Amino acid sequence: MKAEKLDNTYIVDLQNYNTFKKSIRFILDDIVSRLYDDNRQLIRVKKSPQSVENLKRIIHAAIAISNKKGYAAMSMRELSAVSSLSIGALYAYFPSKDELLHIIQQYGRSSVEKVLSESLIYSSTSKDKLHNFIRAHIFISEVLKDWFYFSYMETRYFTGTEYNKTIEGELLTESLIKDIIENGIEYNEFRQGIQTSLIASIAKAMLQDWYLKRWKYSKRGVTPDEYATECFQILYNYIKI
Amino acid sequence: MKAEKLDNTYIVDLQNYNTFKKSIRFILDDIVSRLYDDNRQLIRVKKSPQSVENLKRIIHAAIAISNKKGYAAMSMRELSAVSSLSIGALYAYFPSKDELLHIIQQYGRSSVEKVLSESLIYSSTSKDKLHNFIRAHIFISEVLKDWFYFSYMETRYFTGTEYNKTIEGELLTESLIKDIIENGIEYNEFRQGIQTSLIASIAKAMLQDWYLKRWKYSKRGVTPDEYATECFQILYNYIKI
DNA sequence: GTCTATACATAGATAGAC
DNA sequence: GTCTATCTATGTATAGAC
Repeated sequence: MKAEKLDNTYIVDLQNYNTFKKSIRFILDDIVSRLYDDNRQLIRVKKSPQSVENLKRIIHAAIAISNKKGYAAMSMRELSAVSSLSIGALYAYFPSKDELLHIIQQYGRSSVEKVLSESLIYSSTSKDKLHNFIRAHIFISEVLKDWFYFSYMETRYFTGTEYNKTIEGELLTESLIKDIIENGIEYNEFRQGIQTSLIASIAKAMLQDWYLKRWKYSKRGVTPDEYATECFQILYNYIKI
Repeated sequence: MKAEKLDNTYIVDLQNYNTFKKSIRFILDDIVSRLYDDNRQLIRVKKSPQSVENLKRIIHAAIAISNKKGYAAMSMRELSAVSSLSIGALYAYFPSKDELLHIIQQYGRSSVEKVLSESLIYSSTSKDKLHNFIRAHIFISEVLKDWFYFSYMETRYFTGTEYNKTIEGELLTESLIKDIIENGIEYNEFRQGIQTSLIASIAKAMLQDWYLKRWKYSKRGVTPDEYATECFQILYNYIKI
């Protein structure tokens, strides 16, 4: 199954990581373009292929620098150097460093929402649903590993709405896993007596370790497909009848 | 078993979290005192009950502030206010902000080493060893939750030796778990065909979630004993014969 | 041993030339 | 639309009084 346009929206392919990676590229470009539209009242430069490209470069440069030294410690001088735009030009794409953060978070959140919600649609059994959801999470966090790491590490500095939205996202992922397991119990696919909250929480910890310790898994040559399967097996082994 | 003095060194009690908490208090005081001695060439104030107490207050204040806004963003003015010592006085306890970081890391590392190494001594079977190790880790990370969180979140900003030591500590914990499992396989206590590296890695992710998501488990009323048992059960269920 | 006042560097953001 | 030069605030660290 290749990425195909359906009802004016792309669908993601979860067969294996390579097919996923191909199917997601168009979706991500689409998301940056929409990001530009959603923030047109903040961006002084008018939309063009060039300026959308610039915004993308700014976002990725900001994430890369922040992952080394933290967002607070990233100076505009450095962002200017890495993104190849002057400080003055940068401020034409966002009004303040705080607003740039919002744009970065919107970019990641939209992408993740899209993939995770689609992962739940096409499975029939709870076993499949769980496996697909785990795969979807590992795969999108592999493609967007820099953003996932960024968001995880910077959340504690966020304030107000931005903080709440990130925590909401965290808890949503967890409750989606919990729902899959509770549905499975209800339909006699999984055993009784499971502490569903705790298992969902631990499942999420496994998913997060993938992008938090990227260097480790990369060094050991573990593939996204292997890691997803192993996580699924450990969990399934514990909850199966 | 209460904390008792043996060969001039305390031993830790892993029966349950409450007994552990009592047995660890003296050990931690001991460690701060030794920390003072080990850094006497950096500390201009001469050792006294008062100055050791001040050092302890500085360390805990620095960790508390950093956990809210990050170590880099913590100003000396703020550390001065929270620790109730003037900026000038602070610099009598450490020569620079960088050196203070080393002192904080030494404090945590010594404590963790002490507890984890002792946890391995008094068990006979691999099953017990695994359960004891998990308990030890959850218990010490509960007592020192602020330091664990601090160390985890700040590691990426560390440089040189400090960075290497922290990563070494990470990998040591993981390889201790791996060793326990591999020993269990060798003595036919656990089944064949386990990917020991991956399981050890996932086990560690579970242990870390306890202090990384402290607010969540606290809000849900999960006790350290419960969490330790659940982690052990999930793992044991997967590796048992 | 601890204090206050200050030196010096670097941050985010803006003004005005082109 | 993008540049360079500069304003103002805040950071770490130190000097010298007590």
